[in-house]
Amino acid sequence: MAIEKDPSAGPTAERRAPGRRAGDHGRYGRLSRELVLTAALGLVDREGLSALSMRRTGAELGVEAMALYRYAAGKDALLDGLVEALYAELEEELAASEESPEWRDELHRIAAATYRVALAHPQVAPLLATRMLAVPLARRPLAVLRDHERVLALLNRAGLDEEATAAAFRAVNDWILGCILGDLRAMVDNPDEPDPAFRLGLHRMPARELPRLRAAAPALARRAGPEGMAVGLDALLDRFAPGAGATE
Amino acid sequence: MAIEKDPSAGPTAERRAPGRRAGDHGRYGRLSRELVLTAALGLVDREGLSALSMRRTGAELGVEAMALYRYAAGKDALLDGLVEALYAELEEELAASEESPEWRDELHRIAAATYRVALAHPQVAPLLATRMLAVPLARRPLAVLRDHERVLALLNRAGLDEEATAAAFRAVNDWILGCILGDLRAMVDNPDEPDPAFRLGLHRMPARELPRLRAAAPALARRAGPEGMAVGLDALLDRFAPGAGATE
DNA sequence: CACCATACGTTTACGACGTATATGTACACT
DNA sequence: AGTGTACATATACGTCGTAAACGTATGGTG
Repeated sequence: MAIEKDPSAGPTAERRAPGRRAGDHGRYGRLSRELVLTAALGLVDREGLSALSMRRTGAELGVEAMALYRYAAGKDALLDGLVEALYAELEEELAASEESPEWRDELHRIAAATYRVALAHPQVAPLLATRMLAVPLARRPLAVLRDHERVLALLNRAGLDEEATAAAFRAVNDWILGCILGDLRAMVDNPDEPDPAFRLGLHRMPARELPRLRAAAPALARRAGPEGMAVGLDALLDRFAPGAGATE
Repeated sequence: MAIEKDPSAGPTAERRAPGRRAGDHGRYGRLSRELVLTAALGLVDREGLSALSMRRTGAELGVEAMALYRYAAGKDALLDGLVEALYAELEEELAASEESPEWRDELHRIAAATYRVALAHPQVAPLLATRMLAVPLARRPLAVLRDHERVLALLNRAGLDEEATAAAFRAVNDWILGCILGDLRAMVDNPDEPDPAFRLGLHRMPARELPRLRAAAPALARRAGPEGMAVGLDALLDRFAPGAGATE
């Protein structure tokens, strides 16, 4: 998972080899930040964000709640850890496919990978919106900052000046996040219900006062998908990074 | 018992105004859904989402926590109520400025108003992302559905077919939400700090491994603002609602 | 070997939380 | 005057985050 070390986790002595010994608690062996985050991520994936508590995460690892505080300064830090885990997964995802020499294609590749990772963890994805608001830029996990760095480098390669780079960066990030949240919205209610219209609880919509919405609802239940995101991304890039290999 | 409460109780001691009936609770008079939501909104605006609890909201109204359950089925419903309150404010905002006959201008007007309302309640705005994921379309507050209906009607007026309408609708919504969250992000840390770069905790950013980010950070601290949102909105509309009064 | 500092997990405790349930209380009717 | 109903309170339970104090195993040092 490639989790960074928690800087708040005291003076880190060299970690022991992964051998088991007496006093080990739980089937996972000795704790580590990565184990804690993995357990938390699994718990949230399975039971949702509201099921995440220090005690339950500890139980997941066969350990008391307080044991986790060595690896995450508190519950908020644990949530931030989930974001970190997602970005770690993004880096794996990016490493798995081939890098493109074209900055625009590369942006598309990053956007698509981000989208995939986020939708693979629908319960965690909302944290991408909320935790980012609670943590200032420079305190965000390194994986997040590296992602930002990557995107900035690409825009820079496109020949944008500082101001235009910032504007394009914002546009790209905002669009990706918006698309992710929007498509998650289309999955709410019962994800197992095959009929998308029913998934949205479409019955009981007052057709009289909301005719267009009633009519459009089945179409709205469809997700934009990576394709929709890509189309919009191109549209935004054409506007915010003009003259630099625009589509059409 | 309502009549003989402890008369020395702080905020409730002087709360009975002349002309009120005995049995009134709190300086706001009898409870109502609107009062509850207003109190909750005020509390969150002042102290943040984490300060919102049934007990504290009740205290705000001079009432026990359980009294709120008549007006909001539980804490989640209270959060949904905050979203509802925001959309109610949006409707006021829209009523305050003049409607445009041009569908595209009208979309801009709606987007700008949404942006204003959201940024006016930075602590509440994240709920626009999170609660929408917890509530299926048809169960969302009426004010939300009316907003959707308005936007759909405008796109319909632009002559889009059903599929294109849905795609454009998603794009518009996703973009607005993304812009709102992105600009809120630029306000985190210390909102009173006049220097935007410092607001982001820019000190302590490892300049070695993140050169572009370090250089771009001051620019990133600036918000896109309604202008940035408007530019992107036009770009998206040009792509998703082609041939219908495109800019340039 | 003996000794100890340190890293790591547990125990205990406290106050706040959401909310189910049962219990008043005041008002609108007859 | 009596009664049903709408409304708020009182009480209680289980869970939460986490501060503080406490063991205990480990690996480095004499």
